[in-house]
Amino acid sequence: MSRAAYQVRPPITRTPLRSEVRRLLLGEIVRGDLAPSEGINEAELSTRLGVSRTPLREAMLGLTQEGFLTATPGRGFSVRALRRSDAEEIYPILWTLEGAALRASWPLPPSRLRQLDQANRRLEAARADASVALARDREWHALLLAGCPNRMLLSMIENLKDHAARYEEAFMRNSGQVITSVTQHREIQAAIRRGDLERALGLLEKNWRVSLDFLGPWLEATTSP
Amino acid sequence: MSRAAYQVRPPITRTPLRSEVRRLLLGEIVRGDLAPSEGINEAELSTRLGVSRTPLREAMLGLTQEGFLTATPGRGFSVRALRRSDAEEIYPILWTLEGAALRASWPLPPSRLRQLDQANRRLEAARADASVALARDREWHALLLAGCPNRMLLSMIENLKDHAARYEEAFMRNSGQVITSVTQHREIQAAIRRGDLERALGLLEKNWRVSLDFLGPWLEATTSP
DNA sequence: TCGGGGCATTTTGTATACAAAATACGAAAC
DNA sequence: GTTTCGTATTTTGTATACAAAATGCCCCGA
Repeated sequence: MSRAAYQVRPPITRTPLRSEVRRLLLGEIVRGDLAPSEGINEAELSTRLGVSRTPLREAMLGLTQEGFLTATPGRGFSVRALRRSDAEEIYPILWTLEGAALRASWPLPPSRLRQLDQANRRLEAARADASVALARDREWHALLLAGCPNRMLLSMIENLKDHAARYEEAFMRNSGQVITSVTQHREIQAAIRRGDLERALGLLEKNWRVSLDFLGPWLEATTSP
Repeated sequence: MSRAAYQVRPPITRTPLRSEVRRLLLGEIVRGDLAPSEGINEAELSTRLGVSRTPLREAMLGLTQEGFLTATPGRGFSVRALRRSDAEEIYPILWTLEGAALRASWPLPPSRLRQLDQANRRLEAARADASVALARDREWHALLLAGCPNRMLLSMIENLKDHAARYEEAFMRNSGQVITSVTQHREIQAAIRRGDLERALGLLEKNWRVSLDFLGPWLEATTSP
């Protein structure tokens, strides 16, 4: 048989344990199930997850590199605390990169505008449940950048959005408030429809800045720096 | 003794093996000593480095996450090939983020301008040796962003510069050409001195774009996509 | 009552062990 | 001569073992 037929795609997907563990842990961190309280006990967590310490540590080292955990030599890992100073670093990077990605996606095809509008309606419908709303909001943003050819840029943005999601999830859970972006999304869509990239970029930045403006005072009040 | 006295700083720095291994490997990758040819043999490399496979794998997983290595499940690690398509993703992110960092450092203190000028003279003096020139160039850029308060942004930029350094190191070694930025740095300094941020940002982007314009055709000629 | 020092225990960081999958190799079939 | 199948070997992914460091605890002394 010709070699090319095999090169198409590895038929079965072998998923390393570390990836699964990573997914689980990141979910727990973002949802706040794994709190920044005390240090993580590796033996305990590994038995809870049903794996050995090796893939667990691999996953945690990865999450440390991405800033979700902190590692102190000799003292192990702990969930990174939510800090106003960190949020004030994350969000500007996020709007800068998302702006760059939108620029790289320009001009958006008309079909994309229809998809965005649909996604925004789904977001509007989900306003009641904060977690669902967050997921829908994220879908809208993903759609916005769907045409961006820069894969590395997109993956960096996804990572930053995981951070943002952690902050917003905690804020909504803790304060009961829901940050809603439906109107802002509409404005952004309108700017895109008019072909006004610069205006869309400004509104996009503003959209993130609103979230940060909610977070700042709340973080100031509840946590350390 | 009061607890506060200890909290100042852990007096001795405990460095995990994985960090040391990471440093060594990254150096070898950037300098091209570890080529993208074939897969990496863990047992072999671990004995060469004098550590066990555990910290070696930890280091390699980290470098994989950063994009310096690729990991294929069941088949281990290999140095990521130099690709034009990758360079065309990396550089735009780099100039976008460095621009954002410069904006966040604005306005630069007059002392910074003097330091930049000195650094640029050191770069000019080192034009002969490509590797030294690259290091000096990097020092100039680091100085440019020295006032940026966004630590996460700076660390992302450093990571991207490691990637850029790998590409430029390979280009210079392979083609014999040296990409020189002395004149462009002077122009950027002049714009800063005039207080013209937007002009400085444009020149900064152009500075990186020149490197990419050297790399593109060379990568097209020598490697795969 | 509070603080300090020494010992027991826990926990981490690294090394090693082991099973399963991937690769290499060779013989047999065509 | 080429290809295909089966087996031996290597290599990876994960589990476990072990040493050193960190933590907790208890007793003692002030």
